[in-house]
Amino acid sequence: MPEFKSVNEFRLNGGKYFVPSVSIDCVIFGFHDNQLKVLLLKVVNYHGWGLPAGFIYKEEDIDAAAQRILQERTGLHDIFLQQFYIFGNANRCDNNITKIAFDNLQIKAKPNNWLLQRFLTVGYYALVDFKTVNASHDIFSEEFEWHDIDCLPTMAMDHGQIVQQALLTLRTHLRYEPVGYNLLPEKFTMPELQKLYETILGKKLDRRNFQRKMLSYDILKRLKQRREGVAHKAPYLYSFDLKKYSTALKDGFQSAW
Amino acid sequence: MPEFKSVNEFRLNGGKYFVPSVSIDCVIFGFHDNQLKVLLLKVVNYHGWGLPAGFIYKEEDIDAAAQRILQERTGLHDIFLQQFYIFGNANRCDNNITKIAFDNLQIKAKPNNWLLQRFLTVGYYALVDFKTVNASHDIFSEEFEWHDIDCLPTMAMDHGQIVQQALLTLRTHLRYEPVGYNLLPEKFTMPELQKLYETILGKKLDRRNFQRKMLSYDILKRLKQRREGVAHKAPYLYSFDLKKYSTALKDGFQSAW
DNA sequence: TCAAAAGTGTTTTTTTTACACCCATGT
DNA sequence: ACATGGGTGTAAAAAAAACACTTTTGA
Repeated sequence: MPEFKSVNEFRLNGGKYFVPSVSIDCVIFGFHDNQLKVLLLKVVNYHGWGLPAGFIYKEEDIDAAAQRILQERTGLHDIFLQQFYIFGNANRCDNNITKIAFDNLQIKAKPNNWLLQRFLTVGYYALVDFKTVNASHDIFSEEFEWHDIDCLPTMAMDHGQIVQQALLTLRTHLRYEPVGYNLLPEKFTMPELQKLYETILGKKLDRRNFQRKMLSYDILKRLKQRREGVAHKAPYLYSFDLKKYSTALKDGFQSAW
Repeated sequence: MPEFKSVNEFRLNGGKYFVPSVSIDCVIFGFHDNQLKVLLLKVVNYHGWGLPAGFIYKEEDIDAAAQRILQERTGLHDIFLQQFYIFGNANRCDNNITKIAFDNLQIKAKPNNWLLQRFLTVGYYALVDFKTVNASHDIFSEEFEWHDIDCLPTMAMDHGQIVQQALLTLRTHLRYEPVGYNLLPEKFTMPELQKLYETILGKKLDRRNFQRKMLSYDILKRLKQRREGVAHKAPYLYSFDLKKYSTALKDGFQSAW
């Protein structure tokens, strides 16, 4: 895999290594302080926020490319990652990041520069444990930051729309398959799990019914331990029964909320 | 839009008009004789069956490209069409149709020929009224044919897998949104609608419960007419209340089977 | 001692499932 | 007249929704 010394070298000469005209955009969800968050980055020589993105090597499976891009950005391996949509409007790249960066830097790139073409982008969403992410700068980005899902900054191109679509997809998946293993630390309480569901769905749920339904899925283990040092009554800790969780993920379950 | 005189001219020179490395594959579902069917084509200079496919013009939205491709193939406008997955394994084009055709015809194309590259393909599924389709030959295909969903011929590349994925998607959508308007003629009977559901789901449903649930969605109008000239008791004809149908399609509905 | 969060169980309502009888039609 | 498919309703079971009291703990 080639190494690039600078973002501009990449922008000028990266084209020969990648599948042309297709990018990957990652919506990385994390959960912290009872809030669903998205990892955004500030792009160099550009004024706004964007999604962590990348390209597909010519001999690389797209799922592998998405995993690689995620790993480069978060340091995590084996992330839960799912393709959810391909965005392919003709005009989505009219104000693309590279074009604006070139303008800002007064670089005159050839019009056939690979990054100045119209791109389709494959949207992937990732679920990660907020605390174990070690978001790292790379040559493309100045700054990484978690943003609350319902308080996003203005974003580049159609990235705002991509986040919304990812959230909709996640919300749908929540109904038919287990979610949580990838977003929560190993041990968590039932109220914490509920808060996760509530922020994804964007609505309050009944505490008792939630617990009953969650337990009926038979993917949780209640531990002997309770969460200590908290105000009020100490809640039990749970963890996922990974085997049953995987089965449920594969087979799905029927439900409504 | 350019016109090509022959498939080989297209294969050799078509590249400059299209987004490189991305194709569109269409899984066209129809319903006839109580069977769910898929429209397949036999490709010229190739030994097997494939999905109707096409490419995206450089200035064209992908959804528009899919609509155009469908229209070229079926003669139908405003088809129900939905993107469902992007297939991007690196090796999916190892035995691609063009390569084999070139070999068969002993054409020596340049290795950088646009069609000999690795392609990603965007899968769309379409629901069409079997009877109004007028599948037309074009320069790429020798023969169009409807195939029963559970009796498909050996297919090119990963097209078999693409059909299965489309079917799975349709099966899922069936649970959460109305299906039928696009697959059935304007007037149809409840047993016909049920047969459609049964073939998509691949299982028998209870007649009485099916009717109750279907009516509860409040998207059907029962007509005064009955189907005439059939053996046994004449069933009522129904048609969809298009306004309510559209609303339901947008909002979805919750359900299980 | 009290406010705030957590644990638990019961009742009501809704949805789903299972199931049976009568009706119309062509053979 | 009868076999076949179509129309309809009801009772039982399961799932979801609504709801209240008790326990624990730190402030």
